[in-house]
Amino acid sequence: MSDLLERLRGRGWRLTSQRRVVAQVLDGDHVHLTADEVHARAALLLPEISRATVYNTLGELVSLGEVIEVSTDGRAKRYDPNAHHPHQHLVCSRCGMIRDVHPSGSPLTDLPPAERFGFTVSTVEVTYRGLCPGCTQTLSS
Amino acid sequence: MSDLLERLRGRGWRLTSQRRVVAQVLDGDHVHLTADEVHARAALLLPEISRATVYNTLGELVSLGEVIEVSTDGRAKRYDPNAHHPHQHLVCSRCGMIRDVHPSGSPLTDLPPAERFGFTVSTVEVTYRGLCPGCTQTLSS
DNA sequence: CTGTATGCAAATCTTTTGCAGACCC
DNA sequence: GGGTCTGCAAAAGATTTGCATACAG
Repeated sequence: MSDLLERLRGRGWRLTSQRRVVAQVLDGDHVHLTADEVHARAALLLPEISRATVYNTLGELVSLGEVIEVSTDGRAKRYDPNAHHPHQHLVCSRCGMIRDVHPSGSPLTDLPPAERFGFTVSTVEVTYRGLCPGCTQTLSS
Repeated sequence: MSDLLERLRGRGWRLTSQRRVVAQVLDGDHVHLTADEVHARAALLLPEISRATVYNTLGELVSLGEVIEVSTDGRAKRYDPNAHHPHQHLVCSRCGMIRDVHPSGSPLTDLPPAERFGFTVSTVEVTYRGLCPGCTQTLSS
């Protein structure tokens, strides 16, 4: 059922009911929830789960590399469990909505060593910002 | 002296002493200050300037396209006045430090219309994340 | 058992807002 | 002079923290 849970189990992650529901809620494609949304959905399955635990768990999943954190400019961060299929994001500057995109063209060139200034680069993110269809319409009417 | 101020004047921007010091503080290359840092430096030149005014002014400069806002993951956003020379950012995941980079092979392919899902795309950002030299050392020692 | 995870509430940090008074054009 | 900009202080979010208790392994 849950790929995410499966992988976590395999990595020896200590499993509690709270962690299980967080993983369940996040599992799937094109899921981009805020911490608060994760908490709300998790609470439907496990009413007593606390926000702090949701934040802790999300932070851990991000550290483990199982979930990607997407900043949406001022608004709350969103969490994307689709960490194992490289993709980029389209972010609406007005409502924060996110869509996954997989530009067919040139895959992201790594930063040449000469340009790294001593940094240890671990990820490259490409974010396309603009207005989603709904917000484009709202603003032009 | 200040290119930024020069351009703003040319655009008919209403000029007050507060706005002047904010523009002065931001002017230059490789400047990536947080709103709070801008406030602190501005306050050295004009002690009574308020945080609210700094936020207002920064927001306006971003709207005008004279300054770029860089998200640094949880930490406070940073403001980059170098908006007229396209470049990308290297961001340290630990301390939030930012460096400008200009990858030679332009990876900046526009998103093909078929991939836009009805979005009106206005900007493309590429962010390289990792650890800066200082943090790399701290963590390995 | 033992160490880690959880819940709660309060704290922190960043940014926004409302409003009366000040000041640029 | 009129409309915009400021400062202040308080509010609003989002996320983190401290600590006693509960629970997985």
